[in-house]
Amino acid sequence: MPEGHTIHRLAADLDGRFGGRPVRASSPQGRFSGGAALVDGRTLTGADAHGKHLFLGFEGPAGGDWIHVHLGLYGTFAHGDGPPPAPVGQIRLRLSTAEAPHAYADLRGPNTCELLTERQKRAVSDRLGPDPLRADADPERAWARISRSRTTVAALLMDQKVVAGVGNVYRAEVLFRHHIDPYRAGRDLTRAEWDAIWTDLVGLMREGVRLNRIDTVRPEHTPEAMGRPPRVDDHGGEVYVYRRAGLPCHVCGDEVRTAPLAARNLFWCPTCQKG
DNA sequence: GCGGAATGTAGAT
DNA sequence: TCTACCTTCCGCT
Repeated sequence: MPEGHTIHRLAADLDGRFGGRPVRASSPQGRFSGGAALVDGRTLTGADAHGKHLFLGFEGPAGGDWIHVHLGLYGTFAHGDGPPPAPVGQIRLRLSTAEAPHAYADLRGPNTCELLTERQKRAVSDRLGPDPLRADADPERAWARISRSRTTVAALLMDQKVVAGVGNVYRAEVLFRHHIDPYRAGRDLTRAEWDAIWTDLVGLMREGVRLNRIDTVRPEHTPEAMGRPPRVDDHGGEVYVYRRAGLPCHVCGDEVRTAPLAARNLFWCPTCQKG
């Protein structure tokens, strides 16, 4: 379930399990055998996340080497304590501890799993916009792009060069929370609107890391507060519009709409998100 | 068993 | 704007 919050959470979890320890690496499925062999037995120095990109650092000269992982649409990185179970399915990369206490992590279905140098890692980061989950993020860079763009704000929010880490759920939900029509051009956003969106993304995504799921519904609109039955979507959190096409809006009761935008299904409430 | 969908992106056209 | 790709799961036959 990979938007930026998943990756940052993963970086923290993997750092906790493997950071500072020698690690065994293999590719049971075989498609990353070469890369796994190169880091096998080396110490994992730390995990870093930028947007939806995960970097696992391994001890070595000149900044060491990095495994660069992008989960794509359906990649997963499952981890747990104890010795690794017998491999099931397509495991691109398996990490496990070399000694007790034992832990393991299995990567399946990633868009990207490759070995990079320090310089190459920086090149990946340099292509990304500010990440609301990073302390070094500069929202001014995003505003510079958005405020000059005729592209819709819904497409801009999905563009990782503009903002890194926002995906289809956060885009739909943050626009709903700010009553913004997703089809408005970036340059028609006001500075105040952008500042509010950014601040909200920082809060929502931090909460996403903490809870490991996306919750966006304000206290006054929760099922209890609104007297409606509790509902939790497959993605695990409570949301206003994401994947709720045809259902009544939690706030106004109008029907939530969907349409393809920027290669993904957009969801919005036509009444709450006008002009 | 098959088809489609899924929190994504790169590369071709 | 499109297509390909990575993998799993769910609903339909």
